[in-house]
Amino acid sequence: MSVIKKVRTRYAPSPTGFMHVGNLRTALYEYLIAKSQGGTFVLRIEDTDRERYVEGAVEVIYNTLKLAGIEHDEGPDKGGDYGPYVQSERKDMYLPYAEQLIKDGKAYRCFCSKERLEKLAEDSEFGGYDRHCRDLSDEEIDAQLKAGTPYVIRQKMPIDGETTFTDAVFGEITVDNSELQDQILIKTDGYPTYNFANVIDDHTMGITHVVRGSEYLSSTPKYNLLYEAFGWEIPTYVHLPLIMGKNEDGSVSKLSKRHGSTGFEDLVKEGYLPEAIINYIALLGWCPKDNQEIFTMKELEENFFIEGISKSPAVFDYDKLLWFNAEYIKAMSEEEFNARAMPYYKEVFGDTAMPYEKFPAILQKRTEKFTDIPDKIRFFAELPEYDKELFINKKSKSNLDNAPENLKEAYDRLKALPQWDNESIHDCLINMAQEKELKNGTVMWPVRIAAAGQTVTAGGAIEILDILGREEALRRLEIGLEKLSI
RNA sequence: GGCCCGGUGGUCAAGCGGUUAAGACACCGCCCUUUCACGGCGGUAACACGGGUUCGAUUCCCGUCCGGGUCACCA
Repeated sequence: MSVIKKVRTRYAPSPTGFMHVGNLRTALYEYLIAKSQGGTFVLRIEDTDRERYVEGAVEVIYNTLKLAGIEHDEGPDKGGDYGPYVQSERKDMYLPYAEQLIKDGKAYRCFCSKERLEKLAEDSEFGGYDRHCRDLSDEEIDAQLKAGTPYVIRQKMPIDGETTFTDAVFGEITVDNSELQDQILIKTDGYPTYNFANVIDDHTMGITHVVRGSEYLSSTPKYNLLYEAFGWEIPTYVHLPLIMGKNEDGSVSKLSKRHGSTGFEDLVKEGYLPEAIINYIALLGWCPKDNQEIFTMKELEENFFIEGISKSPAVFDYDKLLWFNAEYIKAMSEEEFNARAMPYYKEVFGDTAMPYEKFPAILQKRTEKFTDIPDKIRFFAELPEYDKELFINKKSKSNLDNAPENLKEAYDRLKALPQWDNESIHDCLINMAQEKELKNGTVMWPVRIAAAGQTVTAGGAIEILDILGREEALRRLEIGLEKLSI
């Protein structure tokens, strides 16, 4: 009986200080592949590029994963049996592997200067390394070493033949070895290149599924050749379709900053909920068996399967994200809604006391993003300037002839109300309409216009009067009457 | 340009040789209604093209076209 290896996936971001949704989606799928099979999800920080290092960038990664609900089992902050989990701390591990390859005749030192390589690139159309140092004699190598010439270590690629590998989503892919360059394994500064460190780390960390964007598809044969050179078992490759962004000219390309808010933090700042973002990107490139749309993280963990991953690139659609966002907002309890909306309430009202408990009823179903709340409630804080033409509405049968008397009567009735609450106001106005044999709208329209000063409002006349409170409500109706009497 | 991958409505997408080619978003219309929204109902809209294979191709093969990715001492 064969032992089934426990699935281990890893998310290996480089700390750039910016968490792109494309990367986040990769992290999500890696997490889900592991969790859907009872596996382990590892976080590894790839910081081999000293020049690109950004202060505090690692914190961004932690925060994003936490906010997104993607929890790693092993990582720099959590420890684990395969540490260290930061590449710069693993620096000394890589060179011995590269030297082993030199000993085995599968890699070599290259002393070519940057100048020579640049010239090479200019001169030849072939553009690539000419393998100048591949067959240096021992004497030449010793001489260079003695002279202290800086060098890189390059892998010897096969000159001919082809390399085939299998990807879990794209199937079998074959590439001519002549396409492959003698890639650099160790840089002049002694640090490994991304490709090399990746292979060493993935293997030494026992990663079973290498999950990454499909932009790595064409370099995968290089990885494979490395695994083979070491005699290591090749992991399962899972390449993900790219997420694309629409360009101004209508074309599409790999989603990037120029497509607008493509960073997780940007989106959150703009009012998108982490859960909604996760839900949306989970479905960008993956489809569940039953076409379910709304998923909790737990449901994703239970339902995710590799075969459901699509091959074709997907365009990031803010409209659909917005829909998810609205769905999540509608599903909240009123308490949660208010808690999250409070900063936006305060933006308009400051410290002024408001009956916030009445807000979810009028706002929750109209809110797609919390950031659009201020504009919806501003009229409560201050009556906008408005024109009396607003009292005209055909469908409600309200016009400049009947609005004055209807508003006046409503005003008188409301003023006489012993109680000022939703129910009293409702009964008062509805009764008036019935008694006078008017459409409800004919009474409600002018009242709401006077109360709000605008035609489109969150909430109807009754709710608005209630929230405004007796004094302010009546004051506004008086202003309306004045406008109509002129 | 070489190589690799992809191509079902505007977008995300089911489909896996025989279907009236699902569903969701967006859009349009109607209903509900105290404006808008929510909700309900309905509608417009797709298999890139050309050859094969087959009794039969959206599904399989080839070519064309289109789109994307990749060709660093960046990750």
